[in-house]
Amino acid sequence: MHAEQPVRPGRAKRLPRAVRERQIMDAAVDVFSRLGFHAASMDEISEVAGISKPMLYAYLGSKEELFATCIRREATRMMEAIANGVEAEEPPDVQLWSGLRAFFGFVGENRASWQVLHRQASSQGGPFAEELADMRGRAISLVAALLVHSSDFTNVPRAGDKEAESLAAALVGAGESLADWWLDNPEEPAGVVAARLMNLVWMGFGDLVAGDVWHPPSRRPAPDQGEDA
Amino acid sequence: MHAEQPVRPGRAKRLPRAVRERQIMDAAVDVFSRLGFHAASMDEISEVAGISKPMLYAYLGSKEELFATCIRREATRMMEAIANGVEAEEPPDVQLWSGLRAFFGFVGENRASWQVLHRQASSQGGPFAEELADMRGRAISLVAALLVHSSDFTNVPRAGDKEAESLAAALVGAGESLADWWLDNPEEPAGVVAARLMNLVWMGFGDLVAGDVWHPPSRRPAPDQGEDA
DNA sequence: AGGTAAGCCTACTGGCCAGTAGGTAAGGCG
DNA sequence: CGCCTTACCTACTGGCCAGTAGGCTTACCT
Repeated sequence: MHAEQPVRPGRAKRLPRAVRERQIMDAAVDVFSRLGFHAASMDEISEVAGISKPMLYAYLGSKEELFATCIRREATRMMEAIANGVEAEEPPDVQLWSGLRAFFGFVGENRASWQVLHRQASSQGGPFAEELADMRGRAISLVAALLVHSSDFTNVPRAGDKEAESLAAALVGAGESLADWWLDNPEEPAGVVAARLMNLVWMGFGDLVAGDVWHPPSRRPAPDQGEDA
Repeated sequence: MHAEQPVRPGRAKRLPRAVRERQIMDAAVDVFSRLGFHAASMDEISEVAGISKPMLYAYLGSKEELFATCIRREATRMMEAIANGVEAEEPPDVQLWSGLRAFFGFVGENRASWQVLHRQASSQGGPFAEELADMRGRAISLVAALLVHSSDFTNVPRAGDKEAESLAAALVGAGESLADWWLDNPEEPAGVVAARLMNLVWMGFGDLVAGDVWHPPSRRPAPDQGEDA
């Protein structure tokens, strides 16, 4: 992102609507993530976006609509990033591992998005929470399905839906919390953090303190960016 | 015609300061938990508390001070509940188990407190987040210490501080998330939910899908309420 | 009883901010 | 070249709400 015209001439350069909308959304995500929904003002968003307030209203509607749109956009981006990262044909543990890597990779490269999604959206009572809870619910369902599927691999009586769902909720929460912790301790690469969570949820403390760790089946390194654990 | 007891006589009965302060705090926790910090208005809190707004300011100071005080009070209550529940002389797994039971027990009986602590406090940028993050940090440190201590039980090289801390963050997050899930699916008793998380973090999915579960060493039932898993 | 202080109130101010009215430039196209 | 559509602006309004000024009332104490 390189510099704009350094001065604010009072009038912004004329741009097609789609481009402006993108700029505005980027500014909105930035401001919302820093200040939270209520403390963020439309004036500040418009200033960061480099345009005037009426443009905001003309393009994105009310403050609530704007926020909801931000959530939807960032949530979609994240879900897509994870979906792209998951290796769906692999056994359950590898699926989980690849999903975790994708998740932490996304968070690491999109901190503002993560702030908006995790901190802000969940705490506002409006339609946002719904929007967000919905996506979070889909993530949980996905993990729950993975868990149920895992137990099908074995001869164990298959876990109840409630049981799987609650475990999935715990896992998703662990991921969220660990992502937050990571933002405060960013010195470690995404892969290390992801591996740690993988070990926790797959092996459990009981095995970990006994020295047993999980590791991915050794194969050729992943095709895209190679973070090592 | 002598006066009945109308609901709001316009003037509240005279009460000693300490009692009023308690009432106000209870009302504040209630309103903050339902509406969040910003959407809650001092007018509504004073109405719920059954007194007028200037009393709020006279006793508890500004809105921010009031909120911070709420957080501190509820956080302290929760930490005490957990500290009382933990069986400190037992082996690590039993300590964790008793802590989890105490935690879910508290959440189940203090939903408003939990809402204020978990949802509201963390999302406001002010001194609250600090207050709350501080307590959360202490909880994480506690768990981290427990983990480090666990590995001392074995001959495994002891886990690094960072490693233990991040795992503790994940565990705390899992607990928080599961507590939220539980609020939406309240039909199960606290003990069952706690046991599920215990199994997840101690055994791991790997063992669980293979049919191995953790269970508490069978001893006399716990002295207080006996929830069975 | 009378003093006094603690508890309580009604009714206002002032600032902040979402949202709008009404007008100006700039690219496109006949 | 003039017209129109689209992008863009300055400058206001109106409501909500934190916080306050100033006054009333009841319990307790001597």
